[in-house]
Amino acid sequence: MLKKERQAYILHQVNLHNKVLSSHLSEQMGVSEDTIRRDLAELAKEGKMLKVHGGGLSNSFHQGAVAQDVYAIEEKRIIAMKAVELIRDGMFVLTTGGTTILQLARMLPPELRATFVTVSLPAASEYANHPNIEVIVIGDKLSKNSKITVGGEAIAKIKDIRADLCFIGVNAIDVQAGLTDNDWEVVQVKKTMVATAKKVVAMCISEKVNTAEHLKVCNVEDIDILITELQPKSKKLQPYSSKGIKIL
Amino acid sequence: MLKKERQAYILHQVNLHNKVLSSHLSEQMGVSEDTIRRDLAELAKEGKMLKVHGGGLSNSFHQGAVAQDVYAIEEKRIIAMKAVELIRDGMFVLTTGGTTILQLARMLPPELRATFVTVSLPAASEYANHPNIEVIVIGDKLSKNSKITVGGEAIAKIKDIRADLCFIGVNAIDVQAGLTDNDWEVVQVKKTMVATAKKVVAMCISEKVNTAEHLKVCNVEDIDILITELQPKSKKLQPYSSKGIKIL
DNA sequence: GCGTTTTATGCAGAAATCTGCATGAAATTG
DNA sequence: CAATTTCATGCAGATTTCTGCATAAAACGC
Repeated sequence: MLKKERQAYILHQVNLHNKVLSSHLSEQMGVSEDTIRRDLAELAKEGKMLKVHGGGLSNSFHQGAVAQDVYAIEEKRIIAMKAVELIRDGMFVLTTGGTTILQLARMLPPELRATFVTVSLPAASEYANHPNIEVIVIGDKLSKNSKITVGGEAIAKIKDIRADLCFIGVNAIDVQAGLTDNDWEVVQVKKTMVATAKKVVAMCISEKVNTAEHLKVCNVEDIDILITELQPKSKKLQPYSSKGIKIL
Repeated sequence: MLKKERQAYILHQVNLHNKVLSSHLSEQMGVSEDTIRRDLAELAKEGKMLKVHGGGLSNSFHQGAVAQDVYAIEEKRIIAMKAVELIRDGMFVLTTGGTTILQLARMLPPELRATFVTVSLPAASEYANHPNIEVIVIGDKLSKNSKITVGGEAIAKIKDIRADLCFIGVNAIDVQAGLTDNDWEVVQVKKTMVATAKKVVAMCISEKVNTAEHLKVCNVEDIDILITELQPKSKKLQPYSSKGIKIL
C-alpha cells in the first residue's frame, strides 16, 4: 500500500467519522503505529486534519462543521462492524442500499479484495473509495427517494449473479410477518436478492425488530444471519434464534 | 512496445485501478523500472496522473478527494445554461459524467419532464433531485475515478437506446484529432453514445478546445452541437463552425 | 544511401525515501 | 504520584529514485 493511498484513506476516515485512532488505523492497514503517526503529522502539517494525542480529528471541529445526522448512527456502526467480519477475500457480495449498508461500506478494511455488486448509488460511490474492491452497479430505473435502481432489468441482472453473501438493509422484521418493506419496487429487488444469494444477512437496528410494514420480502427462515446492535443472546432475538437463524 | 503505447497503457491502468506500481508495470511490459519511472514522470508533468514513491496514483487523489471546488465553475455554468435550452419535454437524454454535466444536472428547470439515461453515478444522483425527471442508470463495472460505469454490458444497453439528445463531457477536442480522451473504457462508452444518439452535443470549456489526448472517441464531424463558454462567433471556434458544427 | 543528430533504453553506483524498531521523554489516567 | 499509553528521535535495512554514461534505435539532412 502506497503512502499517499494510506493518507487518502486516513483522510477519508477522518472526514467520515470525525475521529481516528492511531491504534485502530495501524491494525486496519497493517502498518506500524509509527507510520500512522508520521502520516497524521504530515496530513496535519498540510492542514488537512487535526492531530491529537492518540489519533486525529477532523478539521470541522476546528472550523465550520456540517453535522451529518444519521439516525442511530452508533447502533448502525456496531452492526456494520459485525457484518464486516463475514466478508472474505475473493467473495462476491450483493448489497441493497440504506444508511446501515453505507456504514458497512465505510468500515471495509482497505486490504480487503472482493467484488461488490449493488443497486444503491450511494453505496456504490462509497465502495469506490476502497482501493481493492471491484464495484459492479446494477442498472435500471432509479428510485428517487431510496437512490437504488429498480425494475425488470435490474432483477434480471441480479438473477445472473450467484453472490456468496447478500447484505439486506432491513426496514422491518417480525417473526410472523417476516421481512417487510413499504415500496413495491424495492421489495421486488430485495426478493430477488434473497432468492439468489448463497447466504443472506439481514442488518437491522433493534428498534425495527418485531415491527412490520405492508409488503413482504421473505420469511424470517429465508434469512441466514441476523445482525443487530444487541448481544446475540439478547431476549428480543430469541424467537429468531429458535427459528434457526444465526444471530450476531 | 512503443513509448506512447506504454504510456497509454499506464494511463489506462491508473484510471482503472487508481494505482500502479513501478515494479509491477516494469514486469508487466518487460522494460526496466527506469523507463517506467521516466514514463510516470512525463505523464505526471502533463498532469495526467500523480507520481508517488513506488509508482503512481490517479489524479483523483490529489484533486477530487476533498476539494469541492470545481475547476472553472463559472465557465461550466455558462455552458450548462446554454445546454439546458436544448432539452424539451418528453425527450430521452443520454449523458456521460464529468463536472460540466453535473452543472447541467443542477440547472434543469423543475418543470421539465424528460427521461435522463446516464452512466455517471454523481449525475444520476443529481438528476434524481428533480421532481419530473425519470432517471435510468446504465449498470456495469464502476470506473473508480470517473464514477461512471464501463464495460460490455453498459455498451450493449446504450445501444438499445435511441436518445434524442446526447450530452458528452469533453476531455479534449481538436479539429484534426477529433474528440479524444485518455481512458480506454470510458472511450468505448462515449463512442457508443455518439454512434447511437440522434443528436450529439459536446460540452467543453474553451481551455480544452484545440487539445488532444491519446484515445479517439470520434471525429469533430460526428458532433452536431458544440457548446463552450465563449461567444459562438469567437475566433477560436471558427474551424469547428466551418466543419458544419453548430456552435452555441 | 550515409553520416550525423536526436531519442530511447538499460545499467551501475550514489543518494534519497520509507518503514519498523528501540530508547527515553512526554502526556494521560486513575 | 505511579502506571500506562503515546510520542519523538535516531538508526538500520530495504526499497526506490536519481544521475551520468553507454548502447542501440530512430529521425534527419544531404
